[in-house]
Amino acid sequence: MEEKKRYTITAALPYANGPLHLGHLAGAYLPADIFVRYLKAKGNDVAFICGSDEHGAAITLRAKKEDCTPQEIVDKNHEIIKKSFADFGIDFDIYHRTSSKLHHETASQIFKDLYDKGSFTQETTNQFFDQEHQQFLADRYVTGTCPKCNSAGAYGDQCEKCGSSLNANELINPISTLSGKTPVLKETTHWFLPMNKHEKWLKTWIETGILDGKQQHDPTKWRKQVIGQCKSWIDNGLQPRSITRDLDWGVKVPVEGGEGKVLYVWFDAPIGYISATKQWAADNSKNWEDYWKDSNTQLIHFIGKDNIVFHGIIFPIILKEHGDFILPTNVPANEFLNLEGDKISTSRNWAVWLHEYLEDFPNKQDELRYVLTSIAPETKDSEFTWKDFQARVNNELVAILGNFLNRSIVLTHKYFEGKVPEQGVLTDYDNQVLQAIISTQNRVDELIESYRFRDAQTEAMTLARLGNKYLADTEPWKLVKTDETRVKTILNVSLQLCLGLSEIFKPFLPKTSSRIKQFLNATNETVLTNQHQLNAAELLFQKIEDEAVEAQIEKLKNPTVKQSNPKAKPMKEEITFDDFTKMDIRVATILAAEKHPDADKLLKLTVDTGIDIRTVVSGIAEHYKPEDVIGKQVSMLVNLAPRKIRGIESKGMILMAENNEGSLAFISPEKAMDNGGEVK
RNA sequence: GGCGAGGUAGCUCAGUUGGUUAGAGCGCCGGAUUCAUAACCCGGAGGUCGAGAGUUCAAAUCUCUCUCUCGCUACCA
Repeated sequence: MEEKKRYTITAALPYANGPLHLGHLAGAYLPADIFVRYLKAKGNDVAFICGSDEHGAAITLRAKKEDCTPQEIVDKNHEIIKKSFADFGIDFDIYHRTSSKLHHETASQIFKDLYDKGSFTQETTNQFFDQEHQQFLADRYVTGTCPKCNSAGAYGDQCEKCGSSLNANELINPISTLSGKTPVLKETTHWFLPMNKHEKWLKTWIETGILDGKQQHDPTKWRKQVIGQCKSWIDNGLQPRSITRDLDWGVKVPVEGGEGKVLYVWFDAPIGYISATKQWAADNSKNWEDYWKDSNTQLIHFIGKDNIVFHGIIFPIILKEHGDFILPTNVPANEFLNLEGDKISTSRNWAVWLHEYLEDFPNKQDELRYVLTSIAPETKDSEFTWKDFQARVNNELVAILGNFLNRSIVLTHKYFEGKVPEQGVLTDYDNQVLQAIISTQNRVDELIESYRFRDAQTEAMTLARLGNKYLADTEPWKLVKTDETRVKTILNVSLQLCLGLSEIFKPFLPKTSSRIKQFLNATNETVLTNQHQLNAAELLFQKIEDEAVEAQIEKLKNPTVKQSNPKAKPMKEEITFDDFTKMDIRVATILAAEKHPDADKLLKLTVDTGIDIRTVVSGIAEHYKPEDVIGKQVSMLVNLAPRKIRGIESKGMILMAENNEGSLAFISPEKAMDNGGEVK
């Protein structure tokens, strides 16, 4: 890559309803940062773009729960997230936010442009509105009496008794399942993106990289899972997707009839990349359009695998349909990072939070960067354990890289007062070592350009290994007694290698790289000259002690609040006794059981509730065989509205306890009870 | 059930278009060494590449079947 190019690099916008954890860093931000640092070092013109994604229903719900405004929620989290990035050296050119005025204007304008072009379809319907919750209800949140067969418990979209499909507004005595009250009918209009119209060019573009007859990118450079998942969606047929919502938190819909509606988050969030670029360009006297509308610019989205279809299908449709905009050259999506044998979970607090890591391991951000890159989930899910973290820091950063630096510099101080000794006559071995600096740099460059950051970093560490081997083979501490000239050459070569290492590790370990330069008293030199005075070296890395990792494991398993099961979900919102008494839970006996003919997870049960004998469909087939449950006494919610499940009407619900791993157990009375006995 | 991605040494993972005795790091065993944070360096053991069948002179690599794991999806009220 001799030619300088322009790049727009984005990293997935973090959702501002909580802080960042290890998985975020390993999945998107660290690889993006390494890539950007590499590109910038090569002199390319790069805009590294990110920001907080601050809209969506989840944030309004959290605000309700914490009794504050959505703005307060996102303000708080935006700052925490922004600080974590800064602390870990994720060096965005701008970290913007979607609640900004500029973003609202940008997203609004793009929506309007598309609207004016007729890119959307529009549908106005009467929908039920829950006045207590002040929100529109999806059809399945409304129940009532079927107008055709008069049976109770029909759903907004279908009566499962008589099988006729309905509109929610045909129901007699409609009830909101949210509040239990009667909703009112209100007219609402929504806009849809007819993705189905774009299937053809998308398929060609994904499979061949050809767009409008031109080779736009090389699909062999895309990761398998990205192409696989996009193709899977396209081949299954794309559906029109609603892109507006009846909500009051977000970007207002800027067209007639849009009052009280906002753009759906996944429409507005990726546009955040564009608005952030605009802000950055304005702040730095650049033209943002160079970064989004010039076909020579490479647009690259770093994301986690949960985001593949948005960046591989939906956002490209928006960009292409709008015109002008370029499409991504690549979407290097990572898989997921697991933690100590279990998937990372925010709600169960099974996570290592970045801001807490730095409290426990101050100034050790490069250590974490190193470990996360060496286990980066590039091709499959991978696993972070504290024991492995300790081993990699101690055996690689401390023992290989730190040790080599320290040996070279300490020996130079010891024998030559810290001045770079003359290179003298080079042996074949010396030349091989010097040559290895260049060849390693080249290999690392190639690997980074192929988005293989893990392998690239391994190559870099291999060069440090060579340094240790070189010293072990040449033994300057012995030779110093007999052949000082030779020792000079050896240490000169070692120090050149140190300088080379600081350069090669720069994208991966920016802080360490500059510390090495400081030890070497070097700034922009590519070679250390004779008699160049070095600074005193400190240890680059400290060992991680057993106690420190044990404390982390302990913290994970027994978090601040003493609870016997750290993986237990948090308590739900408080309810009243009246709420509880609405539920009619009874002892019942399973009389018969068979597998549901059309579903994997379902059993069709016949139960004696004491009141009647009825059919219940229950999702326990993966945990119990039919013959094992017959005769069991269980607890059952008997007054739950009936519902047809996979074609069989189910009346009531068997109560089950769930284990951490998701296995189920019945809630049975500890001695035989009469069927129909109340549970209270 | 449908779709996608995986199943390679004790552990974490590489193996690009099928081609000599299947690799790395850690761990383990042995050796060497002392400049260095008991660090480094050298050597060794360890794998019927998830199972079975097929294509081929040749398969971890291609095809089919089965099986297990992860993700999306339908159904889990």
